[in-house]
Amino acid sequence: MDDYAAQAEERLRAAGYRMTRSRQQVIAALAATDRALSPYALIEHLRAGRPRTTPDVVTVYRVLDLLETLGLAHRVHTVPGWVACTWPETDGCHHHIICAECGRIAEVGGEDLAADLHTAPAGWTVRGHVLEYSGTCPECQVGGAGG
Amino acid sequence: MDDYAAQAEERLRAAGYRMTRSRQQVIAALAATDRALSPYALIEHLRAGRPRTTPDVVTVYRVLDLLETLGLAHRVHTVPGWVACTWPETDGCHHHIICAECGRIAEVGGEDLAADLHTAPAGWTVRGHVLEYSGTCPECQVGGAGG
DNA sequence: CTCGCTGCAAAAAATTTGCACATTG
DNA sequence: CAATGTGCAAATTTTTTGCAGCGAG
Repeated sequence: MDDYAAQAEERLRAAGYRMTRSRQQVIAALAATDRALSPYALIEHLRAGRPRTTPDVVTVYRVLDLLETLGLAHRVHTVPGWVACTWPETDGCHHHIICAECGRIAEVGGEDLAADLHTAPAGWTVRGHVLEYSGTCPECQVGGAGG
Repeated sequence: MDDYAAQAEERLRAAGYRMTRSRQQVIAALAATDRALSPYALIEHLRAGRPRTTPDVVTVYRVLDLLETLGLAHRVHTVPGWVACTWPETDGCHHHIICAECGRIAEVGGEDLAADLHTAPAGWTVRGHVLEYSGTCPECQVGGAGG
């Protein structure tokens, strides 16, 4: 997944952001795991590699925020944390399947699984899911106020 | 939605729990709104009714936890908070659609919407969604350890 | 009357904000 | 050099825990 780091850097620069040590580290950490990482967990993960320095939690929050905005990372809720986006180039839907045992996460692309919420990717077993739509309610369709 | 309160009480008792003032209040608050309520927001909501007393936040957390366990409430993530479960009797899937403008939430039952993630309930417009599956990964299928 | 439930105090965890200083391009 | 980005301090918010006393059944 060195691919990811390269693509992330490209996107970052394309959007006018600078490539800094902190950002590289966060990107590297996300690329190196298939579990959800909280900011603290991410730093812990980085420390294992004994780098000269590790970014501050605040910075990690800010970088994750940026990566999310750029479509390079997703926040997951079933298990709290962030994961690298496997298909940043895809603007469409990104679904995740999270192992209840070990926390491993796989990204399920596009409309896959949409047709049958109980069909899992090869090798996985689906037990349940969380599905939340965001949209506009009838009330807010018209005026826009919404009370 | 007095229906909800009645059903909630029944379920609570059936499961061997006591019906207390705090629980009644939390249930009433959930029944009275179609937005996600955080524990603090829920108490705020209750205060508007000028009751003699309002439950402590800790208690609200505990009650929400219990209601979730009993299938009487759902936690939502797109907007942080809890909502009453519209169909407690349904053991199956519960999906939510949340208005990005006003926060209004509607529950979408069963497998509805599953076939086409872009089809909305009457009057609603869908913009995006969060879909997370929980399950078991290939690694954890066998041994069960999962590393 | 008994055990479950609640409130209070307090700690722990998660997230946000402001500002002076360091760094990238 | 001029933004842009970072660290540090600190405040805020959210969630969890322990325990003594209250109240539902």
